[in-house]
Amino acid sequence: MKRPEDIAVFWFRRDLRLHDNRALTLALQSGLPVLGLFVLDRNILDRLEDRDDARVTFLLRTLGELRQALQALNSDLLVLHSTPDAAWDRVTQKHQVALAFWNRDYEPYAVQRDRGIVARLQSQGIQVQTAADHTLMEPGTVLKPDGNPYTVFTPYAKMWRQKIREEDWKPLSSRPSPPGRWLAWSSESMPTLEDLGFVPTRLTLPESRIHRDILAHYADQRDLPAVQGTSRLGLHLRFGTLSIRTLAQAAMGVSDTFVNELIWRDFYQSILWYFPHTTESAFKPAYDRIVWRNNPEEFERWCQGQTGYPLVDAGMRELLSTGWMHNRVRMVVASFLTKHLLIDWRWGEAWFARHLLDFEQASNVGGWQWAAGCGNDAAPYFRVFNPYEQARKFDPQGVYIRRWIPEIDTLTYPQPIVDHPTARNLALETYKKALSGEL
DNA sequence: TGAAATGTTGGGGCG
DNA sequence: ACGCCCCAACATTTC
Repeated sequence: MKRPEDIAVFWFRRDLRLHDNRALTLALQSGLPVLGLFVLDRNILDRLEDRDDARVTFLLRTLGELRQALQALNSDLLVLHSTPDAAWDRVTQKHQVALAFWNRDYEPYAVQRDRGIVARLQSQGIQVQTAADHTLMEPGTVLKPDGNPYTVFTPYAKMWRQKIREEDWKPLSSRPSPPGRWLAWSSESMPTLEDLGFVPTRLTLPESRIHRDILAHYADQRDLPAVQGTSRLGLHLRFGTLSIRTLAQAAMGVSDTFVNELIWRDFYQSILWYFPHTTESAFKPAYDRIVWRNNPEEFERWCQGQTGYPLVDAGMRELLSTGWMHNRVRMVVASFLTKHLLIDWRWGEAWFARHLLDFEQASNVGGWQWAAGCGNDAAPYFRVFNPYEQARKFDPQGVYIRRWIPEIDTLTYPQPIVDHPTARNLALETYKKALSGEL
C-alpha cells in the first residue's frame, strides 16, 4: 500500500482569490501539494437572520468560481458545511497534513476560533503558518513610540504613512517562485444555497473592477450621494475577492483622500484588535451611561425609511433596496438614530451588519461609535447633523432624495417623526447628563 | 467628516 | 456730510 503523502492545507477565509494572497503564496512555496479548504461556518451562517442574505449568494458564487479555477489546475476546493473544529478534524483524518496556512483575521470571533484551531492542529503535530493579508498595515505594525496602540486617527495616519513600505502595498507577483503545486484530487460536490437553507438574493452584486476615474475625482465627488463617486468595493475587500494591495497600488499617487480612507480601514482593524470590547460597549465608558429612549416603533420607521426626514429615508431605502448606502448618508442616518431618536448605536450597528453587503465589523463598530460620539477620536457629542443642512449641501438638487422617495411631494410621505430643534436639544441634554455623572 | 448662537463689520437707505 | 439703523455677510464661540 502506498504511503499517504504529506500535504499542506490552505484555509480560505476572507481572501477568496488565488492572486496576491500572502499565506497562499507561502503554502505554494512550501513544496508540499496544497489542498484548498473553505468552511461554511455554522456558527456564522446559523445566526444570519435572512434566508435571502445576499452575502451568502455572493459567497457561494465566489466559491464556485474559485473551485472552477482550481479544477482547471487539476485540483479542487474542499468546501465543508460545519463548524471549523469539525471541518479540520475531518481534513486531518482524511489527509496526512503536515502544514496549515491561513491569513490572519482580527475580529474577536475569528481570533478565538483561530486560537482553538491552532491548539487542535499543533496537538496533532501539524505546523501552522499565518500571514498578514487583509490590511495594508496590520494591527501591531503602527504603534506609538511607547509601544501602545494609537486611539486617535490623525497621529495614527501620520505614523502609518511614515511606516508603510513599497512591499506593504505592492501586489505579489502573480506567479510564486517556486511555482508550487496544488493537490491533484477531486472533491465531493459543493453544498448549494438550498443545501444551506438559503435562497438567492434579489439584489445586484457589485463587480470588483477598480475605476481609475472614480479614484481621480474621489476628493471632489465622494460626498455627493447622487453621483457614483465612491469605489463601492467594500464587499470585495471584505471577502478578499479584491486584494487590498491591488486597490492601494491603484490609489497611491492618484488620490491621497482615497488612501486616507484605506488608512481609516486599517485604523479600525487595529482598534478592534486592541479593544475587542468595543463591539459591545462604548470605547469611552462614560457614554455607556446614556439613557437611550429606544422606542421600537421609531426604530422600525428608521429601518424602513419612514422618518419623514428625506435624506435619512432615502439612505435607509437605498440600503434595503441595494445592500449599500452612500457613506455621507451613513453618517447622517447614524447621527439621526443616535441623536435625534436617542436609540442605542448598537441597534443601528446590528441593522447595518444585517443589511450591508460590505459589512466589515471593525469599520461598522468604529463608524457607529464615531457617529454616536462614544468612540475613539469620535465626533464630539454636540456635533449633531442637521439632515436638512446635509441635504442642502450634498444633494442640492434633490436628485438622490427623489430617486429613493418618489412620493416626496405627495401626502403619502410621512410628517417628520421628531422636530429637529426639539430633538437636537433633547440629545444635547441627554448626553450632557450622562457625561456629567448625574442621573 | 456640524450646526446654531453670538459677535463683528461694512454698505446703503434715510432723515 | 453725518449719524443712525438695518441687515447681510462673515467670523468666532458654543453646544
